[in-house]
Amino acid sequence: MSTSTNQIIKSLKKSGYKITPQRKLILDVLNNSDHHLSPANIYNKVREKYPEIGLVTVYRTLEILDKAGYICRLTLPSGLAAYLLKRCPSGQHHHHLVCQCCGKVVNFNNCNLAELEKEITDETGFVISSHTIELNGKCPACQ
Amino acid sequence: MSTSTNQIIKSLKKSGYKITPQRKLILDVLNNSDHHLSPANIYNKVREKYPEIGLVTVYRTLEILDKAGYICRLTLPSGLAAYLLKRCPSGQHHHHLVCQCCGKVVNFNNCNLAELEKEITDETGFVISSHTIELNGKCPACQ
DNA sequence: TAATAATTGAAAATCGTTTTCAATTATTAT
DNA sequence: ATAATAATTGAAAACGATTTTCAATTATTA
Ligand SMILES: [Mn+2]
Ligand SMILES: [Mn+2]
Ligand SMILES: [Zn+2]
Ligand SMILES: [Zn+2]
Repeated sequence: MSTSTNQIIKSLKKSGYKITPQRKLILDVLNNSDHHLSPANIYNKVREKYPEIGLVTVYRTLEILDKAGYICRLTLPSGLAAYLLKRCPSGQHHHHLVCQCCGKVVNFNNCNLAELEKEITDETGFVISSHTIELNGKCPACQ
Repeated sequence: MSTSTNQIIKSLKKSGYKITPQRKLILDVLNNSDHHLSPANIYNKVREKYPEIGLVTVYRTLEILDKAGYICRLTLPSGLAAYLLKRCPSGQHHHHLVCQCCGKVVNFNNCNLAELEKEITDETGFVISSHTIELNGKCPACQ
């Protein structure tokens, strides 16, 4: 179990959650991936080491991790969910650069939308409270 | 039936689709809304004038309109689909400014991400082929 | 008007996700 | 260590949006 996984486990315990092998393994799978993973992907990975796990436990754990802010939930264009461990300093927001070919995800946080948001507010009268950006492309390995 | 609806209907006919009252009514509903609408929303609106319509016809028509480029499909954070008639010059891409309160959607197209994309390409080696932005906020009426 | 091929709507199927519930397990207090 | 507890688990059923199937209907064309 990696340091990163361990730290999150400790924080969860402080928040009153029990430490179970299922939760540790789910976190490990997330930690060992630089791709976004669907609940089913995670389920299958965990089953390699812990065949008794139920898919429903994966869903429940992901919900906890998401609410606690340790993972990002993406909604793919198909409408399916996918998750990714957050790896940027907490408090900072970030966005995703996604390889259309292999699914690799890289975070970035220099989004600099302040200027655009001001323009839009001036034009439309909307008060803007948040934004999402997603850049789609091909990673070096896939080019 | 509005001009806008009529034009799209004509284009569809040229592409080999039949003109049916269901398709006309679905287009009218889209044309009369400045909010994104779910398939069920559209179904209910159309039923007011044409109670025999089936929800499945709404899904099928939306798929045609989406593929033909007349409407935008949003995937809401919940994973549900919502649709909106495109109102910007074709060929231009655009993005959405969404009121979190009432759902009103306004398009904008001055997204100016070229600089950011260049930075990211330099940093990561990704070749960027497209992007999405969504600005969330409150419209003047909802503030 | 007749022939045709596309379109329609009801019903069933699909599929990701959520709920229910009884059994199990991690934690805490003894 | 043991017992008491409350949380967690997994199987199964339920759910809800979307898709598929198929026979009947309709718009179009000849
Ligand atoms: Mn992220
Ligand atoms: Mn749009
Ligand atoms: Zn790639
Ligand atoms: Zn509003």
